[in-house]
Amino acid sequence: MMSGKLARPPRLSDAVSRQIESWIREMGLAPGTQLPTEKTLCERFGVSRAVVREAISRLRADGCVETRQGAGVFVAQPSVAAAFRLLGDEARSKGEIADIFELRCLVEAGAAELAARRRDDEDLGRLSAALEAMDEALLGADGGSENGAQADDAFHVAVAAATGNAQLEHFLVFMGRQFSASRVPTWNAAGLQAGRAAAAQAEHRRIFDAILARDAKGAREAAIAHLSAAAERLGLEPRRP
Amino acid sequence: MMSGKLARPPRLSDAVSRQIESWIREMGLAPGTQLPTEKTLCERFGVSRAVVREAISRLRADGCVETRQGAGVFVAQPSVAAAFRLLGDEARSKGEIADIFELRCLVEAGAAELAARRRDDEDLGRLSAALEAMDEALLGADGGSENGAQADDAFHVAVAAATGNAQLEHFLVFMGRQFSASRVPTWNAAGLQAGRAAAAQAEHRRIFDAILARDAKGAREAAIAHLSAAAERLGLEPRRP
DNA sequence: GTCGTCAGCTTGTCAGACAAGTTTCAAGCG
DNA sequence: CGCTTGAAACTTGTCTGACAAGCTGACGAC
Repeated sequence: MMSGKLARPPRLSDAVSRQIESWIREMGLAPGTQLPTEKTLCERFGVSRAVVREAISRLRADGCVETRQGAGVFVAQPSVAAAFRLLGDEARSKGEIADIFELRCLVEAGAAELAARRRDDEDLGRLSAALEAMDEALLGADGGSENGAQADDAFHVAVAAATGNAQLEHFLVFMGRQFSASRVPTWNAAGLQAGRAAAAQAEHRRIFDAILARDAKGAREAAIAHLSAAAERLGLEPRRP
Repeated sequence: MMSGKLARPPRLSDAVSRQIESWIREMGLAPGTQLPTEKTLCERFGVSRAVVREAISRLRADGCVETRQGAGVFVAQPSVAAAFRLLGDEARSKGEIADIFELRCLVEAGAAELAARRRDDEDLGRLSAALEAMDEALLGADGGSENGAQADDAFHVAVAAATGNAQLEHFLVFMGRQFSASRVPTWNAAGLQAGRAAAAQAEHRRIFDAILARDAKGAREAAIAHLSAAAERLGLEPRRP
């Protein structure tokens, strides 16, 4: 069968795309940031434009960047469509988004369960830090919209990290980002006043308590409850899992 | 802000890559099949080689095809690395594969649970058909390696389909394909003789019975048991979820 | 029959050019 | 002054032609 990998010739475009991707990742470039022009990249890497274009093409396929003719290359803001582009090709309907949310819910419930089993003190520190940040946003009344949403994000990431499974963490961070915009109406002024933020925080604390107590089943149920409520806040039909 | 999508100029390379992808998908081209040469594709689509190359570059990024300099473009056989390339960049270690497997296990357990809740008669038909096919492969003694592995795949797909969640199904089909090679040693002659196939089949039947009885919890547990056993057959450390 | 060689084909890369779209900025107008 | 308008510069999208690097298969020497 001879399936051993026998040193194929390296492709320049692969090296270039990896380099650019690590730029974006390591420098933490925000979505919308413009990257250097193709011409600049050609000079910087010492390759032809064809190679740079092929590298960018790959990044575009990955959903890392998007190009606008006449404007330039920009860091893409992850979208649900981009996330699942490789699993289908067309635009997303509302029902499909609900399906994607259910998938995410399923993974997050499992993650909470694993986190309860495997968390260590460092994980607890990150979790409680995120909780405190959300508490501050709750008390801070009006201005804390962004902080609250960010802390919300950080909490979910901390849960994923506590599983000790880097791939699971990657996947959840990735999926979570798709829904980051959906967290804003919970943490803006209107959400704070309407009690949506407080409700979300109560759900978070239930998850935290269960993870703290190493209560795997409780963590799962709390996560499901939280995400079901979140789905309702999003206006998605709550398909009970 | 004007975030409405305002009819961006279509890209030729996108159209070409979609067309080629649908060829592969609809015609069911087997991994290793050679695609037409770039020159041929240029003539067939009436575009320049740059466009065709960009389209192929995208397909390569998706893991649909692979190119070999001097030889041609070939339909790729899915690999674990390709599956998660979008979540990281380097080659996969054994530990990372274990993490990916755990993630898959988690989703599959949830899928079994949902399938038990939502399955209809048509779903049951597909499930039992796959089960019967595996039974045949078990009895057929030696020659049925491929058939058994295929039926195994079909069973998992049928479980995913029974959830009624197309996205979940897509995701599981996608993940399942990555591990398709891992099913062969269970269903080849050695696996049949060693009883690995029979063991897997027993695990499958447990899942089926639970789904038939609409026993969500039982289905979850059966799925976890099956995938834990599968992980062990793969030689991965069994991190009990 | 076996082995080496070589011509032909395919992909990888390069270079230059034009088309199409965007951004910028200054001139012109109310 | 504020606003529109239009040209110019810039950027990506596409085309063309060419050569390098690597593979394949056939042909001839042995």
